[in-house]
Amino acid sequence: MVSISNTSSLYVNSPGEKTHAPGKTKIMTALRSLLEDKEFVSITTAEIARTAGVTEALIYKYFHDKRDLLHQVLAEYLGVMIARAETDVRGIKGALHQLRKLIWSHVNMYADNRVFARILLLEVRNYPDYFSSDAYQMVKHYTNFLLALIEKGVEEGSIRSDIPATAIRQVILGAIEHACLPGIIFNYAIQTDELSDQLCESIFNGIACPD
Amino acid sequence: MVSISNTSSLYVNSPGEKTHAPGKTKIMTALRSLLEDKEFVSITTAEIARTAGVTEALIYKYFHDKRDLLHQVLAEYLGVMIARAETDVRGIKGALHQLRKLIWSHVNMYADNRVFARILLLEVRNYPDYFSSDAYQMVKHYTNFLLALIEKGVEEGSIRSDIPATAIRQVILGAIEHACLPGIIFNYAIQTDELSDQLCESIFNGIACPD
Amino acid sequence: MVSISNTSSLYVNSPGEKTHAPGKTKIMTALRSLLEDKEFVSITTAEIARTAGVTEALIYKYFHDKRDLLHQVLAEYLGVMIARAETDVRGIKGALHQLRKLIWSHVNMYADNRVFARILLLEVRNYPDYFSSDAYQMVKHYTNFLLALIEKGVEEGSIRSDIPATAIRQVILGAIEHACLPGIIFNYAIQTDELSDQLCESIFNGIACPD
Amino acid sequence: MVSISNTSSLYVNSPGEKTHAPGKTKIMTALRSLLEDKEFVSITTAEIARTAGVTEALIYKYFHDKRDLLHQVLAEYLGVMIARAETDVRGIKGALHQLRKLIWSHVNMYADNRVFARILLLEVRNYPDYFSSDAYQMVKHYTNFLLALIEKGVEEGSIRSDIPATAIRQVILGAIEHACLPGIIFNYAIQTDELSDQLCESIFNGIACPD
DNA sequence: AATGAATGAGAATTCATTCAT
DNA sequence: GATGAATGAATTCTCATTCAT
Repeated sequence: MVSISNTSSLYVNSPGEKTHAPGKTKIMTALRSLLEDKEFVSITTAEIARTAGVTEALIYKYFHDKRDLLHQVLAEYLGVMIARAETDVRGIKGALHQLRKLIWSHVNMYADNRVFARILLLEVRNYPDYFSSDAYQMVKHYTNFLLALIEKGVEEGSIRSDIPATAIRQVILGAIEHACLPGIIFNYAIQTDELSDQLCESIFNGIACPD
Repeated sequence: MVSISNTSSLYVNSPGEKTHAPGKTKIMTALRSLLEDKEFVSITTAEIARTAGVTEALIYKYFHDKRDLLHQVLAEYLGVMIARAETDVRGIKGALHQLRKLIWSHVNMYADNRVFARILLLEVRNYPDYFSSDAYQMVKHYTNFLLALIEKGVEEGSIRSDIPATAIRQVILGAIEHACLPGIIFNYAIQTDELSDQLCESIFNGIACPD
Repeated sequence: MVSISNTSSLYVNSPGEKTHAPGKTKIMTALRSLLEDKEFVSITTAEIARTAGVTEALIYKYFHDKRDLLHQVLAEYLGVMIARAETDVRGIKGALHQLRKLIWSHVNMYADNRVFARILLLEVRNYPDYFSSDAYQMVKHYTNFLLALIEKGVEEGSIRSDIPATAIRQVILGAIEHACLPGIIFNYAIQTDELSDQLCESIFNGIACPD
Repeated sequence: MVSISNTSSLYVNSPGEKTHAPGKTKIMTALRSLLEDKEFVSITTAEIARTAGVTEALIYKYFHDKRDLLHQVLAEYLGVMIARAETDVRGIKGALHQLRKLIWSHVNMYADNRVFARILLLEVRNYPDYFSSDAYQMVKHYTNFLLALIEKGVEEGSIRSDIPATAIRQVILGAIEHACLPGIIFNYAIQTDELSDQLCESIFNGIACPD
């Protein structure tokens, strides 16, 4: 269980990524750290700068505005998430088993990275410029990856073909969200193994072909 | 299914009672209406006043501050909720059946009044002065009512006596919250009947005495 | 030592005055009472009304504005002061002895009525509309009375004629003020007898004719 | 007689020291200048900013709030006062002669710097956060310096040892205040030499040992 | 004689953002 | 690569005052 804390840099988790300028890193780390305790709107740029040990102006060297900073922090998490997801399903036979692993991996990501989950599920959605951000592109990349898995399952004959693959994807993502959200909001611990098992049971019940 | 929309006045102000101080009503209605679309923190007093068609200063004639306004809006909803709850369980025999009805009534209240649910579950909790508000007193009144029902069930022998009644109450309220929250946050429709059935099934499983 | 407290009505001291409407009296009494503890600028009309047990609007029935209220409260005190002064010097022989009594009376008025002293010495002077108020007319009446006394002394030959009577008046008033002010500001007790003796000694030294 | 007018910069900012942050200086100068004519409470931040030729927001970059600005202005004056006091007593033989000089220096400071005197004697005392300000620390530093002088006098045998040194200090400071206050409030000129002579005469009468 | 309802102007303070260096 | 100085627009809240009833 490798978490992305605000103290560890993310490079550990995303070795392929280019190293940021130290100032930029400090700023992103500062925001991550602040997001542990309060919501984005009530974090000020002054606070971020102070926490990072840089000046406010530097934020605007590296980020277009405060929300862009949030999006880049999110993107970093998403990079990790995608890399893990793609690794996690390798060496597993059968689309349904891969799907199970992916769901586990997704839940686990939320369980280990509250800040990430909160950004993705709560902070970012209401504001339209999110949908033109890089982060949003990465989310699309991820969901495409999930979609491809589902389609492979359909081809294989392990997933029902009478429901559109995109609808199945919707169910899966909705279910994960639904299950993790209260824990994220009220700071419960999320029991990855247990929760993802339950999820798979109820999801697979509806989408899998009986063998 | 009688909802408390922002256009209909709340029962509290309904005919029979002297509906004086139109300004106060307009302000509360305005806030309810704005809460449909955005969260409390990002609603400004200027916006509330504009929507209500009054001046900002008037807000402070009737409410101690912006959060007091929120609390009074919440209190109005709670008044309705409590009145309904107390009516709804009447004429029902057996604590467990009453409890089932109360759960239904609670879920139904959330289903019909998103704004209410959002205030109660998301807006109000983090701010300490909520806990000294009238609204909080009403919540306590409501949860006491629920507790009494549980205790009656214990006396009757229909609810287990080996779990403290207060713990049972906690489970019930937690379960309702857990089940309704995603719908409230993401604006899904909440299917009252279906959802409350599921809730009762899993809750009663744990708390009811086998007959 | 008869003080004008905020509880006793002033009529006791100024029997000839017409009785105010009860609301008006309540308002003036309220302001007097509030002035015991805080300065005029930081007393709000809402506070005055609340203390008086009337509505804010009523203030504007009886007073042109907040400062007018202050001026009328001051005028009431001045009425008492003038009445006393005129009484106090009666039955005393010799202008210099009358003057001594008047100084005593003046100091005594400050000693017993902090609120009065504060209004007169600290609150009203900076604001120009004071100088067109009735209160200011009363002050002029009082200082004319003092001037007349001095002139009588000059005529009598007990007060020097080589200094203009108005200059002498200036010295007397300045000295009283000078002596009482610290007590008024820092809430020392003012020892009327002792203080007025000292004042007379130093003043008379300069203005009296040697006999 | 070097006065600290609002046009001359204070020593603190004088050549030699790096006079950076012109905005901060402009704001402090602006407040000093406004305090010549009106009291602190009736000076608005907007007015200060306008006078300084900066925006209101800048005030809050350099000062915690409006009162902190006042305290920093006061502290600047106190810096000068302390420096002068410590210089002024040097080269003087005998604690009593030093004390006489210190009293003169103190009165002179008030005489030359009305604004300073007004802040110290009238504006800051009522507000509790003054007592946790740097300015208050400097006042304590100054009064400790005075106390040390008195104690030296006691040791020397030139000041009575049967009155506690702190009580003597109280008398001295009270007397200075008492003597200067009317002039400060009503804008009389303070005659430093004459006034400090009088003060010393009456004070020394009570505290000095007959030789 | 008194009130309830409402207001306009302005108060201090906050915050994301810009720009010359 | 980073900063110090400065800002404009907004935010919550206050207060003396008015007016129809």
